Amino acid sequence: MKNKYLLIYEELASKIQDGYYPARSILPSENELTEMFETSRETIRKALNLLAQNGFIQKIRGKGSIVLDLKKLQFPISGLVSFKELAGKMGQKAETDVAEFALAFPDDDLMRQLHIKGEEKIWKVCRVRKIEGERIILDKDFLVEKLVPGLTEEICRNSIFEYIENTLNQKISFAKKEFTVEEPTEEDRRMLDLEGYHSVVVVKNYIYFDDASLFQYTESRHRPDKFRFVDFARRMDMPSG
Amino acid sequence: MKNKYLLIYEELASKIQDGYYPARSILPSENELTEMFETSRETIRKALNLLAQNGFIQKIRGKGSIVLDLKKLQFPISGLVSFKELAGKMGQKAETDVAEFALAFPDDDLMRQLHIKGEEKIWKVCRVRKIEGERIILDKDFLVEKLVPGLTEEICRNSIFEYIENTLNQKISFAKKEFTVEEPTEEDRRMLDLEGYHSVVVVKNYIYFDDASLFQYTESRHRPDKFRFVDFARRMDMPSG
DNA sequence: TGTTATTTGTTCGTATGTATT
DNA sequence: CAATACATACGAACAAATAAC
Repeated sequence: MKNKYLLIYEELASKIQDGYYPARSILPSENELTEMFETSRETIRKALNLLAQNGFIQKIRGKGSIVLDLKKLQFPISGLVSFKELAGKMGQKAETDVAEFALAFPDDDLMRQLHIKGEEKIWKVCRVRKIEGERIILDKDFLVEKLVPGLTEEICRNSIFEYIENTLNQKISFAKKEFTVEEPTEEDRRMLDLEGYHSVVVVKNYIYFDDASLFQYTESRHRPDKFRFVDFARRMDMPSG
Repeated sequence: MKNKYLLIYEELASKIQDGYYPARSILPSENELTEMFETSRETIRKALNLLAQNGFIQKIRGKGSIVLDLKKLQFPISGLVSFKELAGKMGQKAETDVAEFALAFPDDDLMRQLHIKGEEKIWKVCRVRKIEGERIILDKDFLVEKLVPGLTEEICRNSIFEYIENTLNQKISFAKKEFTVEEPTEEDRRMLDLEGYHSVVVVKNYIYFDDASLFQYTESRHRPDKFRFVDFARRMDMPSG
């Protein structure tokens, strides 16, 4: 029994995705929803604002909440999603090979990236993501051992995120991502099926816990033809509560 | 006199950027801020949640709001920003050439992209963005004339966004962006200084007004070495007010 | 054109719960 | 245990935009 507004958000979101509330239609008013869910208007508004932030609806004052049409196509590398979560949504045929798994001291570059001292040991994980048999993505993860103890190769084959959230019971909170396009390195060429492509899309990911501690730096190197990123952006004002 | 929480957000945000509240320090408590700004706690919380959503702070229950360190580097192609706004922040040396400017009927593809009928006339604008003299970005804009009347070549040389927001007084609300990497077309090769690069980063942008009407479709084609995208993502739960 | 009802936006007050110090 | 600080929830009032008549 908690987070009533999140439950309402999820119910409305799934009703929108199921087409119960179709695109371009108008949701019941806040007062109607207040009665329907037997709660307060404030709680309904939190749920609606979440829907708006995530691109499900557009709220218009004096009019109502219009259901948007964006979520359909929008399959996400957007937001904070692990490869396993993604693979599930895309419909399988995805595999992961662990190419390297080691616990070591960081070099200078890594010390800068993770804001740590040289004594802190670091997990180095290198994984190759295969889609329909082709080696498409090279993931290089670096995790602070003190913050993520007990990692195993088996866990890496499955999902590091899942381990952190479910077993360590740590809350992953936010991430900064940076996208660039670079020349393939020798390692990229060796580890991926580049098929004549002469560039890779590099996603650098800095991942933080709930308490604002940086625990992971990931470099994800994608074959360019298989890379796609969808983003939903609102122009600074955000209905927020 | 309006939007008290936005004013507070802006004041706190600029104090964070100025270093008045340095990274890793803790903001005054919600109750303290309530007194400082002579307002209610709910209003302070809205401002703080905006700061959290935009990556300025991390709120930790029982502890306080920690100032984050992310905004420094994070110069934005992120969010909804026009080239002119960007160029200003990056420090000039940016120019725009208008290569094509026409009012015409849409072809089938465009009718699909903009969800319109064939009778609706469309502005077609093709612009080349130069940075330090090199032709780096090819912007192809398609705008619904009915929604954006009175466009001129001069406006395109300056900023279409500025015209829409300041002259037409329309509120641009949200956009869906899609990033891919493609082979350069013959047009890309002709219009840009590709310097031997064999790919372009394509950003497809669907831009909407406040009332959820789609008014613009933009395809922005970047030379890969000059492209960089920074994103700040929170993992689904969002303190939201 | 103008008035009224509806609907969302903002602010304030209060109360309870939970985690940290 | 107590004090502090954030999270959630409910209620109420008024403002502002829209729609309908």
